[in-house]
Amino acid sequence: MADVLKQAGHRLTGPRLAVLEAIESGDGPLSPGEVLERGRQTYPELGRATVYRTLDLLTDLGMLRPVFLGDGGTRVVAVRDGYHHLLCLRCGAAVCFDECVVTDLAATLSERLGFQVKSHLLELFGLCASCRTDQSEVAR
Amino acid sequence: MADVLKQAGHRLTGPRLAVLEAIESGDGPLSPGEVLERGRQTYPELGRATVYRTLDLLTDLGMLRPVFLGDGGTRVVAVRDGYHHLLCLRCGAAVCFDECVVTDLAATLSERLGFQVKSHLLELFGLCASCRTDQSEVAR
DNA sequence: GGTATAATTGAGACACAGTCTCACTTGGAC
DNA sequence: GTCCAAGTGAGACTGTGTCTCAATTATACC
Repeated sequence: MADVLKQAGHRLTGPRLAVLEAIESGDGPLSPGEVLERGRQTYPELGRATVYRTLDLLTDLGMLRPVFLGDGGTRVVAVRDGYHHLLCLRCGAAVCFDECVVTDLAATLSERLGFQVKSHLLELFGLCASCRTDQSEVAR
Repeated sequence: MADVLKQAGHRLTGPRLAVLEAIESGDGPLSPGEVLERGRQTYPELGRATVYRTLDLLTDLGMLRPVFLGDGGTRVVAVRDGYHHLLCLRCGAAVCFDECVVTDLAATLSERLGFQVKSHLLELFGLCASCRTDQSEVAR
């Protein structure tokens, strides 16, 4: 990830490395606040503005992707295995999947409605395997 | 819409009617702030807290749906023709479409990953027909 | 290794969205 | 008409994200 940053003509700084590390250490979507908190473990002087700036930069470079959980908070995940996610409403876990059923649909709609599709967002919400088990035990 | 509210056991009040009217008068996704502004044209005493409360209520009743434009702001649209939208990144127009390509996908993923899909979000971002025309004239 | 400089930084002020509380009001059942 | 729980607005509050500005620093160049 650091290489991509450098090759795009951006400097490789301590704060940025701390943000990258925070994101890579996370096993699911992280809020900017969480990135700040984790990043400060590596680089204690890390500032809030820098986190937001770096997240924007990484998003522009296509390394991150915003996601929206049910709670309304913006979060961010590393773009790795795929562009789509299953998000667990209970534990917040994100599971990537590769299938993209949207490409054909985009072509159809573009033709029918004259809409030029530039990007899309496909998220599935529900319960992951382990939370399903928990929920059947604990009635809510 | 007012009937649904009543049948669900909620009161039909002036502020709520103003919110309903504001949403129905809108021709696209509205932010809570816009709903407040429009609602006050009908009911000038309308408060911010009431708008949020009513939007939550209508969302719970399945009459509204949150959407996420690129700007990060939360907006809300009436669930009418379909559950999915094409969102114009330029003028903010929302175009509904009915095709749902997600149902089959959800079944596949549920089987493969043990994930119980409860809902999904599918949004396509791009340029609507008229903004495409504008953009080819005005270079950006 | 030293220097110049433009990119990057953190602190802190700020704007704004959304939540919460609480005393007051009101719809609608009776 | 009366009653009361549901609903309300005002305003304080919290948290998120933005902006500015002076200080710092990565890196290209010598």
